[in-house]
Amino acid sequence: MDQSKNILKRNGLSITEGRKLILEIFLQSMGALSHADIEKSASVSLDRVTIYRTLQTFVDSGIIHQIPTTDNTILYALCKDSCEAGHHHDNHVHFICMECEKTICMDEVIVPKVQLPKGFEPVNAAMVVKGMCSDCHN
Amino acid sequence: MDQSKNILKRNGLSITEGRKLILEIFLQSMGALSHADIEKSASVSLDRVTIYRTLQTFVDSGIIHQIPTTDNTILYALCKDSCEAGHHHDNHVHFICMECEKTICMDEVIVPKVQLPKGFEPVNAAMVVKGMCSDCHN
DNA sequence: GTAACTGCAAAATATTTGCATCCTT
DNA sequence: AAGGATGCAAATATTTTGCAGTTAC
Repeated sequence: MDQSKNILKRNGLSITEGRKLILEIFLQSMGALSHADIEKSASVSLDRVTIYRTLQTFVDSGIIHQIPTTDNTILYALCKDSCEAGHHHDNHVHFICMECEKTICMDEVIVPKVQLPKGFEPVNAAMVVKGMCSDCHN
Repeated sequence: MDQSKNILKRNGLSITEGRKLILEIFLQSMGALSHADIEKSASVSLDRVTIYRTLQTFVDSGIIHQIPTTDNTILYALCKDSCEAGHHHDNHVHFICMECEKTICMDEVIVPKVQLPKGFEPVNAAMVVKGMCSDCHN
């Protein structure tokens, strides 16, 4: 029943309180979070440094992926099961609501392929759409 | 002949040495630049704070646009002529080369529209493709 | 028991703000 | 002359690093 524990185990990481806590936050939030968001959400006090290191570990392991932003922060979101260490499949669209500022992973909307100029070899693509989310748009 | 001066004038900004210099750097580089890149490229010494403020001014005026990244920096690139203050048309794809680390604006590759779930209203979309650029890919 | 993880302190970076001075119009 | 832009100093905020103590396996 301990989902966070399973994820850690599956990815070969040792199971610690901090990691479980951060994973829980992701599992519950269902959206993208910044370092600051996690620091705020943590019920128990979590050292800022531990958060930095844990996020990096999770990215390296393929548990979470980074979402590009234009505001000097990095957002992180849970990968789908298909992600593996060093080989992310985060090829879905991210949506940032301009009203409530939430970032949502649209797992079901995949990033379309584009035709690049000759000589350019794509490896992966990220797409971020800004607008009004379904909660704010009425 | 003074292209940077024209751009400033067209956007209703006063013409100062710092602004002209930063614009020249963009015009010559033909790619996306970070705050740090500009600080390095500047022949004359430019105050770090002036660079921050100038970049912000240029974004607000629609002279440059921001490119989302996953590394705690913001990249800036010149907008095409069609950009206006407060209403960017930076709807083209950006390409980051994983080899040489350069970011290239693909003005001719426009971001495709995607079908969003019900209730989501898109305003603009950004797309960043990572891979090998034509120079590094041989 | 050993290797890995954490927390604290401190260093290094990056960004923002206030204010006096200088430049553009 | 007036408003805006710049540079400097300083205040904040963010990220990284080193190390000693603790925890997971």
